[in-house]
Amino acid sequence: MRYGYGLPPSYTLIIAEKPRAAEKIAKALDPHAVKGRLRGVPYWVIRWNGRPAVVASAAGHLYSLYTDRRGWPVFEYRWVPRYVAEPGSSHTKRFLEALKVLAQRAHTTINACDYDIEGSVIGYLIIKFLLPGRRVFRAKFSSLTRSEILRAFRSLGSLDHEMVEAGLCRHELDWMWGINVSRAISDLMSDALGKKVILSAGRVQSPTLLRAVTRIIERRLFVPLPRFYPRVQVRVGNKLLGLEYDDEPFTSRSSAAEFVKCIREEGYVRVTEVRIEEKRVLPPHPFNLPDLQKEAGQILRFSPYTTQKLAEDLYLEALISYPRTNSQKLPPTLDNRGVLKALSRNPRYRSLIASLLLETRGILRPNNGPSYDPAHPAIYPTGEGSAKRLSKKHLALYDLIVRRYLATFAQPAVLRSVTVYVSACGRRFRISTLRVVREGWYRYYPYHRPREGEGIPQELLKRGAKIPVAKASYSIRYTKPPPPPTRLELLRWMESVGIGTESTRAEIIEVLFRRGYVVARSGRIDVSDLGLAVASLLQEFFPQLVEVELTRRFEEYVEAIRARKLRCREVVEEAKKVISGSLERFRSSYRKALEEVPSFIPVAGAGDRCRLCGRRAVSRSLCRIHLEAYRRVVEAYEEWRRAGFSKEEYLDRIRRLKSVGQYIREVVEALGSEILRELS
DNA sequence: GCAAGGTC
Ligand SMILES: [Zn+2]
Repeated sequence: MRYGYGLPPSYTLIIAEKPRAAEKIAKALDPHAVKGRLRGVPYWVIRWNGRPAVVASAAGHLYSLYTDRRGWPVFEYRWVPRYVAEPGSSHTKRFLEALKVLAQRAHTTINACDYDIEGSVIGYLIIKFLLPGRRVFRAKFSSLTRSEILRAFRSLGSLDHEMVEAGLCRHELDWMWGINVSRAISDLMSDALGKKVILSAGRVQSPTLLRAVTRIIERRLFVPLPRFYPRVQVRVGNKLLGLEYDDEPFTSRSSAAEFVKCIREEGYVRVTEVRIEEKRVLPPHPFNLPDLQKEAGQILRFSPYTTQKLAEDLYLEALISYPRTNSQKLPPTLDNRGVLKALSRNPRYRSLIASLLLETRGILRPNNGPSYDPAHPAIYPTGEGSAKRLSKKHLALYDLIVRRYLATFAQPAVLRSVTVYVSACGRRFRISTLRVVREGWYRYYPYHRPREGEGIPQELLKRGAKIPVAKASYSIRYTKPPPPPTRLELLRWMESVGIGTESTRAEIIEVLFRRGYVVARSGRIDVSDLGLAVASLLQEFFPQLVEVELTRRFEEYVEAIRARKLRCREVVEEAKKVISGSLERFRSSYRKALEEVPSFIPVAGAGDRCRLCGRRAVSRSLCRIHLEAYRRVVEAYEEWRRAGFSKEEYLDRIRRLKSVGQYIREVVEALGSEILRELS
């Protein structure tokens, strides 16, 4: 084997971000591409413009920032192969070794990683370490279709230095913040707890933790308030019909009773408005990952992380397109007819697809959404691969993706809603119903189909009509705390405030679990004492890191570096100053911070203890949080008193209501008589 | 060991 591995004596090396992309590039540039393997890693030998070339692949980041220094502050770091920094990632070693071999005879190299900031960094680091001194180009494509690849390779650019510098800088900033603050709080908690703990903090995970903590504290300190809702039934013919109250609730028993009395005396309600509306509901947008995670969460009860893992499997089986995308747009060049034809080989979809082709007369226009991704289109089924050997969960997710894809081409659904508003003693009630007039896309993707209601009697459909009252009363309901966070809710929050990426959000939520900051019981997230302590520490000593704004600043830096208005070195120097300053302040308040810990976590020998939980007491032998609960129980009574409750009745209800916050319940159960005295 | 970002 003269050239070894069947490689040409010299060639251009084209580097893709992942094997799937390498394959597409190779086949677009040369339909006769020949596949080879090195260390199990695929590559393709092609002829391109009459010359030999090899298309090889990374597997995402193959290098990582690393330091061998211990302790903090630490600002010395360098790029090393990822398998050095993270011994768990042995596959990166195989990819790197394959690239090392393929690099030897390359005279020229093309960074053909995804055309986004990370792709620029991934390719740059490989070229820097394995291909020094070669001629370098950057391929810039916005999708991996044949025509777009050909276009990009006809107009290769020079290496995008600005983009690379911006990307490297983002990595450094995250590293400096994350590693330093993680080490600082790990040391502190280890000292406080008397055992070694490894904790973490970062630009994305810490605001997410704070979000969960804030919600949980709100729930634990929640005192429900009484609200009174009128209940009215009217008589139409010989039928009784309940009205839905559509106005502000009453805040006292007496005002509600007075209102009921008024209605009874009046004896009728009057129809004030009849609203008949026909609404077109447009078909859904093609899936991006956040939408897929949301729908799979609500329809299939999958966690965002599960959905992502299953989608990655489907992608690797070639059943669906690349899933880690934010785009809601199908590629304009996608042969949808071909995909449908391939999909209808599956008996499960045959009749649906036949009806779709009929109703669209074969004109397949997707309802593309506004969300955009620089490197990948929306998720769609390829029609390739076999869905036969899939697990139940894989199959369920695949089915969701296929149906969503079909639905986006379908007709809008049409709903007809009738709402009758009636008024009684100056307050508004209503009765409404809904019918699906045209099924449209619900046929393909039925999960959003609304429940249809019963018809409304003719007598009510006349403005000014007087309808006799049959029954009137009121019921008491209590205000509700905000719902407990779920993984899906946290993910959607991260997306809405713009932190993390499609590839990282679900994983970062799992990090909060691994650190023991949060736990989940039947899907509902709860925060541990450790999570509360860490969130509070970060808020006090590293407030920038728990705020979403840090990401906005990073984005500004990245933009400025790309525009050459700033250089990475300046940004890093500035960040170093800020982080060093925070770390110094933390160091000088270390003893004070150490003393804060027992306010969150019961630890031995912490002096005066809370009588309810063993945390450090601040006053009246209560910890900070139980003292706050005590204050709120006392404060809330005023509203209950005005609603018509005695203080005994109040405490009794608080003991029994399920929505009462945990801290509130603990205080009332243990200190009922004390609170009763305070209320006098 | 700690981040966040890729992908297997
Ligand atoms: Zn306490």
